[in-house]
Amino acid sequence: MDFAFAVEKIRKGISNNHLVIVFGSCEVDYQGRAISTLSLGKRLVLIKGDGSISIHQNRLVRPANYMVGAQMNISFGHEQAILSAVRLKPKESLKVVFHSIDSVESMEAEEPVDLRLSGSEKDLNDLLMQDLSIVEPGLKPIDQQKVFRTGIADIIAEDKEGRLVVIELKRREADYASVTQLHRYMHRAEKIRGAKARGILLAPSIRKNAKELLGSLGLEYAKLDFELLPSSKDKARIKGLEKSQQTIRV
Amino acid sequence: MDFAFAVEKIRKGISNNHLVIVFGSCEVDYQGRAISTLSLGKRLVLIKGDGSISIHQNRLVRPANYMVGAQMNISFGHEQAILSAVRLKPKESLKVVFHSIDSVESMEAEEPVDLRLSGSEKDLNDLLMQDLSIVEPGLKPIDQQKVFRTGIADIIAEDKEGRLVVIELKRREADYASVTQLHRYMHRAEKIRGAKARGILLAPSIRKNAKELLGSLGLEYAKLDFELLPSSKDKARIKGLEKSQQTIRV
DNA sequence: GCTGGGAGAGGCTTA
DNA sequence: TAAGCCTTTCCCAGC
Repeated sequence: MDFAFAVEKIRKGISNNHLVIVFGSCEVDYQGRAISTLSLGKRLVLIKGDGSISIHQNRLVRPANYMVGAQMNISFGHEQAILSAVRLKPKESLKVVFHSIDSVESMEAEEPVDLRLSGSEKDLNDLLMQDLSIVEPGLKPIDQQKVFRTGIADIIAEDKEGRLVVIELKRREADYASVTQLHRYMHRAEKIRGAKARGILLAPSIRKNAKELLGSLGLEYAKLDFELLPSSKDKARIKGLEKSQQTIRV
Repeated sequence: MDFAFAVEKIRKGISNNHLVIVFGSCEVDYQGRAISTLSLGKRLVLIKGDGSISIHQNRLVRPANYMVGAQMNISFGHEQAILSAVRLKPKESLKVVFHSIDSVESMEAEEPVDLRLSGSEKDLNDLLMQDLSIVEPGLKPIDQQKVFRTGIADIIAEDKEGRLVVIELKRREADYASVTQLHRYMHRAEKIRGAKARGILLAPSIRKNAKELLGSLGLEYAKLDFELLPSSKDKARIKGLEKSQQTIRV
């Protein structure tokens, strides 16, 4: 494909905020948060209307190189065409040197952003807030996404003995980070209230080591069994909750 | 574009492990780790030779929908063509219903995987292991990527007083997780050695709250100043290291 | 296969 | 803008 023609098409596509797809032989250099080079090879370059660019190889979902919020520019000579993308904050630059361009497609692809998703943590959170007795009889909701100085607790509640309960919710297996998160919030809640609080981690499963840590910190874990529902009023359903034996806080 | 022709081209591309690019009007349904639906709109579908598929809109680097390691299948009728991708573990399925197909490109894009990257955490780790005196005079390397029961410590060293030093290295701003990681390893090292150990967090910067936590856990922080070098023998250079005042462990 | 953790993480939400 | 954190995180290396 002729560089002059290809470059003109790409340039027009970019200025119209089109979705521009370029397939060709290129080298790629990136400098910014790291430095990387990709030697000559056939690749797909995707330029989007919001200033994001990604270079894809024929493997993996993630691009080999990419950039968001970039200012794009393309020029060419006899031997090559150069697409450069720059960004100021953080300072980054991406240079795609095309040795040949096989095809260019530029298309208008405006559309409403309307991915409907069920099964996010937020969905589960909303469900639980409707009825916390699933977690424990007599548990009353006080707050959700409660902002502490040390982070944001998913759910704050009060148990039937009047103790403050901090709940951390995970839609997938809980790990070390989940446990330390919860611990931070519980610690903070105790400091504010000036009284012992409880911390409960709710997740479909938890890693063995993380559970050990959780126990040693005096936190509780309950297995959360849920199913996803196709986008309707309720996006998920909590099927049940199985508490592991009470851990005693030391 | 005629469905029969388009579908045949896609089918052939998939079976040849080509990089297949389809642009068209489609709806997308995903069921697996979540459930999502994307209503009718113009999108780009990328099918790769390793069984990954992604559906891109004209914004963001990340795809609206995607799947890796999928088995792909495509069929068509009068009104629509359906591309379905399935995966067994975890059980996932992705269905792309095309109402129209504007273009299909299928290209061979085999190439060596050769992204050369400078400035990864590993690069910095290697550099530090060459000369730990940058961190502190008399500091001697003992091990790197040391596997503990509770995780993997970046660097283990011994200071001039013979105390064990656990070092956690971050290539970017350190946060809560960085601190708790280091704390876990230090705690573990002490348990194994039966003696007090030190923990040093090395990072270009650290969040205010994370630094507070670090201090309260008796850990140390040192600001790591480094620059990236274009792929050469050395991939980075450590320009300096600035220790914050010693924190006293309580 | 599971586990731990890095990533140029991206991207969203709230303060 | 910064901080915090969720993500269908993806992806890789070790065991």
